[in-house]
Amino acid sequence: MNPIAEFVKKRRKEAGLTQEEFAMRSGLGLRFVRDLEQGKETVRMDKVNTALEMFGAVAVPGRKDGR
Amino acid sequence: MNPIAEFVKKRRKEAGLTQEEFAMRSGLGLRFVRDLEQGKETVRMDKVNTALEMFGAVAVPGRKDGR
DNA sequence: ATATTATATACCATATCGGGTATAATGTCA
DNA sequence: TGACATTATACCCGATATGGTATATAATAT
Repeated sequence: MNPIAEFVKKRRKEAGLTQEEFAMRSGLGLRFVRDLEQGKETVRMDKVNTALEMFGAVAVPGRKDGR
Repeated sequence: MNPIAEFVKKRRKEAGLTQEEFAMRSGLGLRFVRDLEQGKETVRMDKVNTALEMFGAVAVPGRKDGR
């Protein structure tokens, strides 16, 4: 699983939201939220950032191992 | 400019590569490389990661301010 | 200023993402 | 076990990103 997918899934659950609720609140489509959390590689960056911004984050370059 | 665009541009120049050379080596299209470095938001994450991986990086969730 | 190289912008074609919906699979709890 | 909620997978279709190419602009050097 990629770091962004894990991050979103983890944070969403911590917030006590279902994928559907999260999709609603973020303005993203449910299908996209599912794809994202599933680790789909070909998602669009702007949508990814919309999701991340729900938790005050954005996509940045980082080391593969996350260190 | 977004952090990923800046990162790629900076690293590419440090490596002494033109956009064209970088596109060749990474297998990405020249047009994509240009769009990415220009900060286009709607690029695809898989391509973004292909570019980042040229420098041993991947997209990860990070704070907006980069701290 | 001119020549050369690098980067930016525009157009067209094809591939594919995203939304919506339906269905299947998985998880959770009494 | 069954009932319910949540998540995963599949389909269609409209919108758009990507690649290729050509052209314009910018930067660099002589």
